[in-house]
Amino acid sequence: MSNYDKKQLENLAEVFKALSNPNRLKIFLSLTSCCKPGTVGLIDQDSCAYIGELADEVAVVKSTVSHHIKELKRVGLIRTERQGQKIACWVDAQKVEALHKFFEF
Amino acid sequence: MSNYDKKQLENLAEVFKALSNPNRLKIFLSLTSCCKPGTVGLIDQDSCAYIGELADEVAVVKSTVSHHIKELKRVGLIRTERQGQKIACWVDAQKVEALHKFFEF
DNA sequence: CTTGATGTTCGAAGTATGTCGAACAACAAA
DNA sequence: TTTGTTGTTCGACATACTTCGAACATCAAG
Repeated sequence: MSNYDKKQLENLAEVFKALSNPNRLKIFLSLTSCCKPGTVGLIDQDSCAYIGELADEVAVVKSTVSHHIKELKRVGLIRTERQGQKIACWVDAQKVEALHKFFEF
Repeated sequence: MSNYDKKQLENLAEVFKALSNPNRLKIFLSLTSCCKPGTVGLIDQDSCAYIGELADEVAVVKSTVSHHIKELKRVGLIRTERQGQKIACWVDAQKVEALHKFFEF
């Protein structure tokens, strides 16, 4: 759980920052709850959500959700793909697994 | 990894915020690297560090380290105890374990 | 091509954060 | 009690963040 170079450390800090905003954390949790193990990466109705859905769930305007999604994506916590008019979002299981390992004491 | 009430969610967000600053993360990692499993809670030379040591290691002034330590303590990531002139700091293994579980996917 | 639905970008406003140095407090040793 | 070490508190400043609404972009369906 230690021995990180400066770049790794800053990247890690950015991931935690992405999760440090309550609304962004809520978005992340919404996505984890709908992304079942085994379905990650395979986009279907059970493994992703859309911006509009998330905006309703988190109760902020869509422009704010869009901004948060962009940030979660930037740090690698989620992935997105356009599906017609909508943008599908799902969590990156590998990133979550990396965080899981990080907190192995 | 889902189903959290508002309070739990905000608490969690605060923990991530505490780890979202590179210097605070560095402090946290310094403490994890010197806190061996099994020694946590038992204060001895191998399981804690002091503010001054951390200030040298992280390369910020002691007042800033003091501030960061206060924040890490507030969210429950570390614990402290005065030992004479110095303040011993060590990570809270239970909190780390909780985070480990959080990222179980 | 027009319309409606969905998402993005931009600018603005208020708020929070990170850091420093100076002054203060707690403690040990002499 | 005085001195030196260690840590805390305070005030200040610059920077970053969060959020919104308006305007714009993308796409599907007529």
